[in-house]
Amino acid sequence: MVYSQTEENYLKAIYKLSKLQPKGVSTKSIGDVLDIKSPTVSDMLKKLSDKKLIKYARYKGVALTKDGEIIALKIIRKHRLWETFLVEKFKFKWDEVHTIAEQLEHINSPELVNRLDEYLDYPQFDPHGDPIPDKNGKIIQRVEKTLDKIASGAEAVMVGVKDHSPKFLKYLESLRLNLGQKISVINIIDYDKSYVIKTEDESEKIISHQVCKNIIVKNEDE
Amino acid sequence: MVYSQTEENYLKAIYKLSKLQPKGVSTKSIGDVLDIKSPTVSDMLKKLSDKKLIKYARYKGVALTKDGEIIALKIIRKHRLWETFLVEKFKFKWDEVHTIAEQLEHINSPELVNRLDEYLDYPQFDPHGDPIPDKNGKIIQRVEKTLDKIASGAEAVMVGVKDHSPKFLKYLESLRLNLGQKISVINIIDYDKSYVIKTEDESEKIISHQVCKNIIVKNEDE
DNA sequence: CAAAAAGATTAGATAAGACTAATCTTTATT
DNA sequence: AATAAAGATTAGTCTTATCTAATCTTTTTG
Repeated sequence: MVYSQTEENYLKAIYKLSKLQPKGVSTKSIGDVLDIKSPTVSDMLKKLSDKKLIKYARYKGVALTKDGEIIALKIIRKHRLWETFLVEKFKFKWDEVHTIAEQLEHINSPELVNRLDEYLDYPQFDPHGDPIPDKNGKIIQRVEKTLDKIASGAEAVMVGVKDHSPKFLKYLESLRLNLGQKISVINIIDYDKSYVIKTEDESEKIISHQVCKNIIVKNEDE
Repeated sequence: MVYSQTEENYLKAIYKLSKLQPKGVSTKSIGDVLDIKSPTVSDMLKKLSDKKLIKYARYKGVALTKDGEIIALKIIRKHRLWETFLVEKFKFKWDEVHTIAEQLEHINSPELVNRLDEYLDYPQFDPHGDPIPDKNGKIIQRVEKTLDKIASGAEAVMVGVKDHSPKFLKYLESLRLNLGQKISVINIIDYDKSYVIKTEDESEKIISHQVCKNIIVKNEDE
């Protein structure tokens, strides 16, 4: 079965929101992320429900069915593979690839996805550190620990970002904060929870609590 | 300005048809190639005319304006670059790339096209031998001489195909007739204008007049 | 050159996906 | 718990791109 780009975008949005709203995704939140008014969302939910892609009851939150999730994961797989491609092969910066991948993710050709995956040597993470679902829709589920959970004196490795906006990504770039970077927390400023950190190049930086909350880290040994 | 995929497809179709119908492209022929009924085409022609992309007068044929031609050439450029990419980098066969490129040609990102062009080292021809418009919309105009115009005893080099159908391309593949191949015309059968040809591997083959008309050739020295 | 055929257009309808305004449900607040 | 606020849905409208049926123009043909 082939679905419209619009339908695919709804399924992707519901998939992502369901991780934040496990009890059921609200109509409003879908409208917010897709920038669509809620009556339009209501209509579409009925349509997706008729197609058995979501479980939907009026005034209750929605959730993907197995079929819906399979489609959502295919779109996310394509998005992340294309982002990886654009950065690795075409030398785009990590803040430039999202909008292009938003288009490329809707290209419908299973064989193209296979070749893309092969060409990139089956990557597991995209340029923002997000896990790429495999051919069977299997996706690595990470506990998303963020830098603001790391205590003063401790160390962690940056493995992802929660905010994908070009503004945030460019700011990290300017701080030379990249994925894989080891970060030592030197001090946490009591007044506003700003972090004084040291990176591998030995330079000290101060970043706001807001920034810390958008940097995903893991312990060095994991 | 951004145009819908539908509008882009009409402009591309009109561009190609205008090479065959230089006095003006008919509504019917547009409908035929896009598989759309003529009333729909009529409506769209009015719309494209309002946007100054075509010159249109009721019951007369249409032609692209300069603006319309620029857009058509951009789409054709993207289509042919993507086809080249798919064959050269992803190892698709030449009969497999058309439908995928029909989707990829609508991806809207000028920078992506530049990087693609660069990644392929600025190719001038696609896998079917069709010329690729450059960044400025400049396209090599070939005199399309076909094999059926070559006399018995003469030689020519295969540089393109007129029929892009998978069926035809697969047939050529099975005959090991590829672009760049030198073809010697051994004999032309009087009865039905079939061609007895010899290729570089010294094998003799018989191909129908119909096939000859769809093989574009040039003289060896050109 | 008149009639028939082919082609083009107009008129009216439909589906997808969006909107606003109004109403109904659920949740939050005093 | 009653009421206000937030959220969801329904009803009705719009645009884009498509269709069929009917009509109008142009071209071809006997």
